[in-house]
Amino acid sequence: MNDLLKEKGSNQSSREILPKGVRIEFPKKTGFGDLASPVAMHLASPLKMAPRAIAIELQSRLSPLKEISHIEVAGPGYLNITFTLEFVHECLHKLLDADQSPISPVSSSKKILIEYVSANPTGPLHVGHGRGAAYGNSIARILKTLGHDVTSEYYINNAGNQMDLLARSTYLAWRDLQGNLSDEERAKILPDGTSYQGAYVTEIAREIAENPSLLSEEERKQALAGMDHSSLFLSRFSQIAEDRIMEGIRKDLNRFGIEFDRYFSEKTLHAPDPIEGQSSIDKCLAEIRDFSKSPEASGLADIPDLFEEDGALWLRTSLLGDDKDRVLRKSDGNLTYYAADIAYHREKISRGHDLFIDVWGADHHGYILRMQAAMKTLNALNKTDAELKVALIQLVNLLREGKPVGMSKRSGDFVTLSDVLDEVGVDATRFLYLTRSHESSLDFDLDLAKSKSMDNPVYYVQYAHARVCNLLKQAEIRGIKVPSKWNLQHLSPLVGDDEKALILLLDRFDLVVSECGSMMEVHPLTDYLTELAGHFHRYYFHNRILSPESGGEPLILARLALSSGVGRILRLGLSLLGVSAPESM
RNA sequence: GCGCCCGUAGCUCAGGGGACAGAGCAGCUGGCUUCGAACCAGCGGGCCGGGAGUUCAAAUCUCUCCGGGCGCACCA
Repeated sequence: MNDLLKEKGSNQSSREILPKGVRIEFPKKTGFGDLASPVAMHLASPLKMAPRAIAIELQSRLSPLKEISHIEVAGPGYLNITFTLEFVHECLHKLLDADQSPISPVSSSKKILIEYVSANPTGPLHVGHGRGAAYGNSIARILKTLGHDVTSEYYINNAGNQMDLLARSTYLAWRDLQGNLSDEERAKILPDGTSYQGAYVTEIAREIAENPSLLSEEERKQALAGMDHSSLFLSRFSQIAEDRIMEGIRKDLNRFGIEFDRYFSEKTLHAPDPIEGQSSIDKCLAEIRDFSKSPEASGLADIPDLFEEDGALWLRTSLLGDDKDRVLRKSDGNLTYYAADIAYHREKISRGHDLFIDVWGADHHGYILRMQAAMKTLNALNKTDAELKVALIQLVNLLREGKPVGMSKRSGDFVTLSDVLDEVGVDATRFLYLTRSHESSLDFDLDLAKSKSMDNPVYYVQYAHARVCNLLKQAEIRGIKVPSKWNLQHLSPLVGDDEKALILLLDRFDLVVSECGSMMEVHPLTDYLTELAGHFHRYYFHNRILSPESGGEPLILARLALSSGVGRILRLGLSLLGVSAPESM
């Protein structure tokens, strides 16, 4: 439908005037036609004509189209277009064709790598991670159905201080299990006194204590001897804790309907190559250094280069508007997290993607610019043109009885994703996360989600789907033969205004999904499905589908056709959200 | 102090130049002898944070002020 308008609109030799194309609206109120456009108003000034005169001109040119039953010029110059029933029936007919996807693929498919969740393996996933998980996964599903080549990945931050702290916390818990630990020894294990205190730490410690095969004889001896002697055993504790925690994270994700194509370990970036002896990060930094010095690079203006100052290694990110340049290797010789991240993106580029989508928590806001800057350098030296889009997921405010719940992982006072799934359920949790734009913070009230779960919009949508399934089942029970393939004749009894509106709403699905893809937002789809479910509930209530007052079997069949069209779109839409479409509830 | 996001119905939020500003929840009223009432019909509720500007047209764009969130390390 939009194509149709666009084609005709551009015949007005006004393509330059309307660079964004013809604006189309779906009127909210009845009486403004099926489609409305304020084009005439937009053309008024450049054409130096009165809006209404232009509208009338457009009206006369568009009305001969066979798809259009009539066009009205309304208000200051609106074009209100009404479609013919035949055209509307054709739309539905297409939607019912099982061989054809209701979603039209994008014109140019991209090779996309989406990285999301990527929670540190220092504890179970909490509600904040859940939001990023639901968002990233749905975006991935949407982009995939739009015809992109999508790979999903989880980056495991298993190197650095956080992991060291986890290892020490686990070790401390393990020592506590062995009994009488002096304060002095305690202070040696955790010099600044902070530690991870969640129950999962004690559990891991207990497992280590109870399962002799986890530690070698030598490691156990050293560990019992304490920190003074050698703390090499800490890396064992670290590894065991990471394994257990990642196992739990995978389980949670799996339960949440999420599988990654790949888990990428940060450690592998630090590990020296067995042959060359250099780690990926070292190699990447050397590459950038060489490139920065090359004559090729000196010709390029705004590519951040690598330089040394005050004994540290820097990337000149200020070239691209960053407040200051950023350190890659500290003067004490240690690498920063930034360096590892650059090496990671370097690795991603080598896999030949056009677009990277990184889904990060809102607290990484300040990190975007420097990552974009690094991408520029990496692209220049690899002669690639990969784009990085960062989706910042705003905070989830977890509430209980309307009061905020603390979520500090170290104090152990936080609610895990799996707790929420137990309480609220997978479908409701996913849907709830996706009802809001990821750019605004979300209040997640546990008691509300629990106690009012039957009022949750997800059930409203799922119930509409269950109703469709039930109708088809009932039809079968009543001996009504539902054709496996629908033709236009079947649909011709659909003449009611509500039926026409419902079909046009179904037809909009395609547009909504493609909008979600280009905007990188999921909530338009959630909204749409709620609206569609509402339309169907109303239609169902006001029309006896299997026993109409008149019209007989042809009308029954036509209405069943429409209902199964609704069912198909609901099912497809829900699957994009990762929410189930039950046949009965 | 600087940067980003946000301020719309009692609450949580859509709408991001166009026709009388929408939805869900909460509140009130009504509807099950029918293919499922997890539903439907109706009512009330708004200086779209304040002010100024751009425009034929501003909740939407610009500026400014006020209020809230987040970020600004040789941390991860």
